[in-house]
Amino acid sequence: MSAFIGTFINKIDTKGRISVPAGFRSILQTKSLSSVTCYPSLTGPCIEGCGLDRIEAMVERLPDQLVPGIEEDQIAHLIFSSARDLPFDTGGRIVLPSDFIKRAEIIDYGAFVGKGRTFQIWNPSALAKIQSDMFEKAMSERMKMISDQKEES
Amino acid sequence: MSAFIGTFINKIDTKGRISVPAGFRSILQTKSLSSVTCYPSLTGPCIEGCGLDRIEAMVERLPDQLVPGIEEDQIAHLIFSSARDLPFDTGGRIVLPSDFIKRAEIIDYGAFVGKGRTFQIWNPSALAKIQSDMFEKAMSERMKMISDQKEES
DNA sequence: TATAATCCCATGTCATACCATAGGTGGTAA
DNA sequence: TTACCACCTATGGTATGACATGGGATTATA
Repeated sequence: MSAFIGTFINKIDTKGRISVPAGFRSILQTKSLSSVTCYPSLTGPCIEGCGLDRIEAMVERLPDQLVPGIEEDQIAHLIFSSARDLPFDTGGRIVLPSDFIKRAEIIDYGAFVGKGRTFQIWNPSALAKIQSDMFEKAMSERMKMISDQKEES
Repeated sequence: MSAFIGTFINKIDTKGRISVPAGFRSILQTKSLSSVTCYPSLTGPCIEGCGLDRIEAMVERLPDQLVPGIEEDQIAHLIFSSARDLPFDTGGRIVLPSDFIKRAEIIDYGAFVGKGRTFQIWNPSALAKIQSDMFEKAMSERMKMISDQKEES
């Protein structure tokens, strides 16, 4: 198994085309996939991406995906109905549907963000913002842990 | 199992290339890996390094769900988005991404520091500083322990 | 027929795969 | 002991190719 890792910023042209990072592409190609399956994220202003195989696996495992307070089939419906399978062109690009672009507030560059089993596509500046927020949060939690340790001793 | 131990200082050329110490390389090669997986450290100005197997193990540990929890999502983001898989060239070098070099404040030499299961790459002078700080701290704590023991008797 | 979507080809830049060299290390034989 | 040789590691340079990106042609659609 190999994972989606790293962040790569590519340009979106006037037709909505964007190159999928070569590394991401080769992961999908080793699974004999020649497309990316995308859907608008439910957790932030970005586009979720993965292989079609993952979507199919999700369908099978659906009963396990209970989220407190929300009907599982509502979430499933939201995701499966909005998901699109986007084939690579000969240059390894996909065409992002315009409604996906709007939802993610992407202008002329898209940032592919590896997240292990999946990846996301962000507006680069929106990504930079949430990343610095996360980083600071991680750092402050770390500082808290250190000071807690001192108090113990 | 063999561990990453020792410190080795190698040169970084204008392309960002640096030789991975032969010993570190052979550890990875016994696992059939021909690359190093790196990411900026969350604990200091350095680059973390390990085998891709370690990253993939982290992926396996995280649950795969349609809508991830906030906690898991942030972990995935912090680790996977910044990680890069860097393949060896025929001479056993890797190319360090420029943003990694900046974050670790590395200029023209990198110090590989073995840390057992993983290793780090430091600016040699920054490494020397934190190492002497650590040493002094360990020594002063030891002196404190000794004087505490005397008071007891 | 006009407009949009998809496919195919073309190009420039940059990364990397490969080759070459130099310095260090250990081993062997004179 | 010393001189020589073989090997390994680190490092420098070069050239090929891959990748990202742009544009045009062809097909579908309204």
